[in-house]
Amino acid sequence: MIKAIRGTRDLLPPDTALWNFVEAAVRDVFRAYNFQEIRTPIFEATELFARGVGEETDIVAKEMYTWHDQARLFSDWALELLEDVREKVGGSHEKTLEYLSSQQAQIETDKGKAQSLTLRPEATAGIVRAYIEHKLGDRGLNKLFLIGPMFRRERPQKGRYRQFYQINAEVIGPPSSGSDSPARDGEVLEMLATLLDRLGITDWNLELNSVGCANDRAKFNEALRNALEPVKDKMCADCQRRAVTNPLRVFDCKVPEDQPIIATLPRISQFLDEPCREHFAAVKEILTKVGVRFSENDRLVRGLDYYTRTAFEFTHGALGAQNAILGGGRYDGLSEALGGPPAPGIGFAIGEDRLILSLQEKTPAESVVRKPDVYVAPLGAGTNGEAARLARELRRHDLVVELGDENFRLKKSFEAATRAGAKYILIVGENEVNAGAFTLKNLATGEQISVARGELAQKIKNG
RNA sequence: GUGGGAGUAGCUCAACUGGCAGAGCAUCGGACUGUGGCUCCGACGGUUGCGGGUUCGAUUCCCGUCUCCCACCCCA
Repeated sequence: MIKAIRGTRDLLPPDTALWNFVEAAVRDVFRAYNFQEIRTPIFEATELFARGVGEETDIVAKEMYTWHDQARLFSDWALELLEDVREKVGGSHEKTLEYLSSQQAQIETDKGKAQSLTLRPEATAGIVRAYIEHKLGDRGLNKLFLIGPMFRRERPQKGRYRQFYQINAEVIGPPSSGSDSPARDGEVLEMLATLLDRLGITDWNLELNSVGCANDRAKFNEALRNALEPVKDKMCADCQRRAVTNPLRVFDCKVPEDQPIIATLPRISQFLDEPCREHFAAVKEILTKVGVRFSENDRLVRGLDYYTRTAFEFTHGALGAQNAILGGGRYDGLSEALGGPPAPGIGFAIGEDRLILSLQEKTPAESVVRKPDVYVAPLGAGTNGEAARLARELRRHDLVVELGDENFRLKKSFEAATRAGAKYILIVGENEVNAGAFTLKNLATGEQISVARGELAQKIKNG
């Protein structure tokens, strides 16, 4: 049997109804804040992510699905080559080696022409690429959202898949459009709080930090390395490794014995320059004013290199180790890193799979499925046509209609209607067709009446 | 990538120390030819994840492999 490959999965009814429910709510809320949809390709040039997300991040270093666009060409080459060698190996070896060298050189040349492509591991790089490519800065401030699959080659576990879905939103524009204003940070965070509340997810926690600008971070990293040097030998193996490779990550450590040491380390908050400090203070002031609760966490660090200043995470208890339901922040230098104009921005990514997980306790998928209003049951040879005509009329009145088959015995039609969760069953038998009035039965109350064709839709709608 | 747990019917799970692979639910048919949910009877459903080994005999023991779950790592 051919199965879905590791880390991917099928989303089936009725669960898909919950996904649609979430996405409808998202679109509704985003519209109120004047966000508009953007759809970018699912694969991009590898270089985009290398430069945008950062060569040294885990995502780029070991989690991307990357291939050469002409991989098939190469395998064809290899097969031909083997065949040729098989033929020629009968002659002198020197000639064979010579032949191999010339073919290898040809492959190297072709490989240079093949483009390295990558399935997108996140959305922001592609959106900023589109912003630069289409000069969206000329429109002023852009408020964009994107819903779609992302791909990372990690070991799957609860709430983590190799193909997973993100709901992204970005506010980006030239500095003159106010894209770097703390007002935008405040608006985005308030929108998220509104969205989660709207979905009925109340027990979320917003953790907020400022990671400063590039200069701040360089100074901070330096100070951190110096502070870790004398104490790192007393820390856990992971921290000893982090102290060298990525000192910021030491703050992620959960080992209890290390906490007293971590508590003494310098914090990014002490290294923010004046503009960054003011920006952060302004964001917090707005949140307080609009009544969005948050907790400051100067240990919050993000895994992508492009983040500057505001960084945040919404967590939820019911998700196990993957407790981050969404994360985001400001990325003021990203456009320039990709060769574009200055275009400060702030955005976030919601892990839709995890959002659904945390929703499922309170909102089962069945509760958002729209059940049929009526099951139309043809009865006896030659009634399928009349039943189809009635179903067509009722569907035009925006009713959800399930249609049976004339070969079903009436008992079977009733069972099918009950299983489908229909509210009514409409019997279309010889008696009804002759009379021009149809038997309509409420499956919950058992009430059964005869209704003329013209009044059916109204009767069903009014319950 | 590392460590631990688990894979038996569509679903939830049994099967003693190695001895004919089962039940409930679901599905289909009948009791009941135009009235569902309840009941009763019957049927369908399996290469026990896959591949090898030990054995007279393997769901059971051993090895390999795949997938899922949990944790690490990291992140959404």
